Amino acid sequence: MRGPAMTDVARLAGVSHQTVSRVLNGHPNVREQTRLRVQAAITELGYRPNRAARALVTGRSQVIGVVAQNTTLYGPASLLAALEQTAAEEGFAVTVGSVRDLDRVSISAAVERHLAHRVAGIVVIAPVESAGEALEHLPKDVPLVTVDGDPRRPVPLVTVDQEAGAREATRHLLEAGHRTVWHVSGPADWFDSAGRIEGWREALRAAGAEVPPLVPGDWSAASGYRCGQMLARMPEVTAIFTANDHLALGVLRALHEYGRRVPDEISVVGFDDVPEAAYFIPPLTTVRPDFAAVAQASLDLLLAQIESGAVGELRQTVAPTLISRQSVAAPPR
Amino acid sequence: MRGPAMTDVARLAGVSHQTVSRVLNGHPNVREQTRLRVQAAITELGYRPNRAARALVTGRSQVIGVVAQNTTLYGPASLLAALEQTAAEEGFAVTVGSVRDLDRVSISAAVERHLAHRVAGIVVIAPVESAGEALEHLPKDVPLVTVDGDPRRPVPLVTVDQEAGAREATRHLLEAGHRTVWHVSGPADWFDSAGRIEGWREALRAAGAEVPPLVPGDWSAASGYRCGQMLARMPEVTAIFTANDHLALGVLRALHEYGRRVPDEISVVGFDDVPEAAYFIPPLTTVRPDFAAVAQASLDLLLAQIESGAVGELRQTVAPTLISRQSVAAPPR
DNA sequence: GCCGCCGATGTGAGCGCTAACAATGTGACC
DNA sequence: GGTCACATTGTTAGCGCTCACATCGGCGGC
Repeated sequence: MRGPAMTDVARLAGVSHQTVSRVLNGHPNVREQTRLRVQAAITELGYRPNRAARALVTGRSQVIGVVAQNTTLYGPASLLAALEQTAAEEGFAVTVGSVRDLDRVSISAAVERHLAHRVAGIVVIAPVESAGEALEHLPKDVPLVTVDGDPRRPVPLVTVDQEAGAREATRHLLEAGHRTVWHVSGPADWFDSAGRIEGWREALRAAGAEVPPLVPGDWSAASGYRCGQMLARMPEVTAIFTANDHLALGVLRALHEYGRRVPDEISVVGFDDVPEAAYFIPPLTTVRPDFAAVAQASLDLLLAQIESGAVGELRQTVAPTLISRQSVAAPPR
Repeated sequence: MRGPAMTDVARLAGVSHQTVSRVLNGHPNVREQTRLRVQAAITELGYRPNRAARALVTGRSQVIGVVAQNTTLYGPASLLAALEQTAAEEGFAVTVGSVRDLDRVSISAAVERHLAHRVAGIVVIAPVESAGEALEHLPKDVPLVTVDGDPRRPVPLVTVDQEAGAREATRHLLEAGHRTVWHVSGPADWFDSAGRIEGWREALRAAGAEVPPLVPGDWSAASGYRCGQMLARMPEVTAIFTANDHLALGVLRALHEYGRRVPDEISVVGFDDVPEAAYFIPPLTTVRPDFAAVAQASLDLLLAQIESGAVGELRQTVAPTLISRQSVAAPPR
């Protein structure tokens, strides 16, 4: 019924189970000949080590738990995929604990579930305000890394440099000749939003440009469309920076419906570089975050904690890149 | 260092560890008073059962392994999220084993990794030809469900009814008055593509319409754009059904660049109903698969196998829904 | 030639839990 | 009051592995 265990392999190879364990774990002091014999036995029996048993005795499984809210959005989905990829390369599996709301109770529950499985470490994708508090009330002894979390919390944090990206987007528009840049933002409680708003403001201020009122959206194309309908009717608007590409899509459609041509009359820049952004009408200039780099940095931080046992308190930011396409031009004169 | 174990709880509650186990597993024959005492002890110590130990003795962990290729695409990402959600409701965690290619070696390796963790069951999202073979060479004794897999393989399978969706899309265009419908397909080796092509052909044949040559794409907006450039120059083309929404986006952009107006001159229907499809120019009529239903059906099938121990051989299809928006109109006369 | 050392292997214990069975206690019933 | 059934609890073994330590040769040094 059950598959073969270590002792079965040992018996077949004519060694003790401990030697099998040594071979499996790459322990140095094993004679080459013995190693081969053991490996042959493993293959012959189709033996597969039982990770649960190992986790039981070592107290850690080779699994990393990820807590995330909405893994359908492009950003989180990409991040999760990158995380999984990177973890696999380091020999770790990933379990996802998605959560309906990012409040204290939900996050704690998700973390508890991971802890019950004795995960080696936890990555929390916690881009909203409400998550912050929860993170401070977590057990201190488990390796933890936050992604896109609250920069003010004393927790290891890896994040895309939202402000730099937003600054670059805004500056790009200013350099094209626009007097100022309007911003359609993400939801108010997301740190991503806050950082992008901040970067946008900074760039405007640094250029001595007027700071127009913020136009608040919620990441969705639907809200971008609504904001766009408003902006389309304002003749003074010549440049719009949206907090993500889907907002930009909605804005583009609204502008199109109002007959405002992009980029001739109005320039638009997005954020995320979703794969289809190059096929918007017109192709969207946008800011591309490096999810692979974020995943790598997160895992490095986590593995460092796992190995040292110490709880680090580092933060790393990953700079995004401006991808220039056809949705930006000089303002009409 | 290590957290409290069952014996610690038992000692504090003044019972044996076995009684604690009974309380934890909801065993009936425990006196109410004892149960309360145990629960109090659990809370006081912050005890958290060790799933690894349980998995060791029962031979199964309460974890479901998912094998998937590209969890960044909208479809797989949605499916994964739905699967995770549904599993959580049933008390299962989900670990992802993503895989670079869906060939036999990669799939076997991913399955092996899951098996090493003694997962209770495995869901393989295997929408391409190359995956099929691998699935037959898997260990027979592990509960397994395929999603979007090969309909001809003798493996439990849950899938979106691609043909029905494609038929409906095509019929919708024919009913709008078009003489025939062109199809921009997905990659040749995907079952999703094959099913949608088949449904499209069927609907045309059923209506006695001419079947135009297939225009092959690869899911991406980029390839949709290329196909669109071709179709835009063919005056006889008045209706296009694309195998997904991103292809449609590319097609729309190409048509736009060639000055072909949608839907006045050409109608377009997509597949997937990505959240932003309603904000394409014009809003896209498309076919919405019910990922939640697919996830639910997959899990039901899997849990049935887990509980019965028998390997079922069922298949279930989930019907998608046509979402009508503004990209379809009567052909020009 | 004896000692000590080191590389290679084996032995035993125990991680935290569940399953099977044993051992109580409790009440119903004759 | 004795017996039986049943509810409740305890005892023991062992899942498959790693860790700490014991053992056993062989080899160099004096």
